[in-house]
Amino acid sequence: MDLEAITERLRHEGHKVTLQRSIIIKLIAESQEHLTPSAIYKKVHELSPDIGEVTVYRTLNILFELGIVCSVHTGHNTQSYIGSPSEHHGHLICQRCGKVINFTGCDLAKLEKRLISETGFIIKDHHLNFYGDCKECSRKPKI
Amino acid sequence: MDLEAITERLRHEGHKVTLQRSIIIKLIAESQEHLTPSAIYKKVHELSPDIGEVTVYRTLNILFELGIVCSVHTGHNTQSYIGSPSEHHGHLICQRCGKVINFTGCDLAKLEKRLISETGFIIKDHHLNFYGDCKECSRKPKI
DNA sequence: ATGGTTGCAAAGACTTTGCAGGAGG
DNA sequence: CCTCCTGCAAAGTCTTTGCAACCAT
Repeated sequence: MDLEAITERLRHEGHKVTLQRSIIIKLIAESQEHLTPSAIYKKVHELSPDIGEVTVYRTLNILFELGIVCSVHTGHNTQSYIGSPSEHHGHLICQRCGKVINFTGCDLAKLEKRLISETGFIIKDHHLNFYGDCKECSRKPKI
Repeated sequence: MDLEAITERLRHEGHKVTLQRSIIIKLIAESQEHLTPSAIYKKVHELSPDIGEVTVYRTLNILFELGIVCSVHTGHNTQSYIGSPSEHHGHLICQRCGKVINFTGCDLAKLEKRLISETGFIIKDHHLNFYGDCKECSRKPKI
């Protein structure tokens, strides 16, 4: 989703498109990795020192509710956000350093079919997260 | 892993097996669901009011480092813990009424194998949620 | 105009740390 | 006995909320 579409979406849902929101959205849209709220704040604050951290949180909550960003809990008591990519993806999360790797191509069609016939659910979406130790962390000795 | 093995493991790693730890470990081992630290504290506190919440956190950190429990972020801003080698299960979550149905038998072995070879991750756990409308809700008219 | 937004400060929620007394091996 | 453990209180993070001024529409 490009910037135009996102801002249009915001307006359509009754939210105002402020300068602060534009800056935050641009940053997320142009970034390929998961960012924590405080990481977003730091970058945004460099570009425009008047933006407060509270505004970052509030903007992220709105974007999340609209499905414009997706959130992932990484194991360090914080969430990370990334712009929702067109292709559906899952996450590989390192429980030791909090790094998140995206992957695509999780073929759940068979399982989905089984669950639909067993439960009568209409399945619209799924979240698949794997947890473990990343390559680098698994080399380090356990604390 | 049974209680005996866990306490033996603790001792072997240089940790002491205190009454408090035994109670916490027993609770987790006997529970099939993911529990938040505060949920564990509440239950443990009923059994033995002298145990403090701090001890729950400290015990969970030790158990996690030893791989005796897995941590997963389920809810909002909190971790949940569950005994490690439990059967993996996923959730079917109705976005309209909030009902949750558990399921087992998500065969992700192939995908897991692919991810391990591609990323070098040591995968310890996964969390799979499907979102949609349950049978009952899908019959009702949309709001 | 007017109703959502912003930044600040403060509160709230969750988790960790410092310390003195206490229990396990 | 020595060391690690506990509970309390306090501090540390991360996130949300109340409020008066502000700005997009």
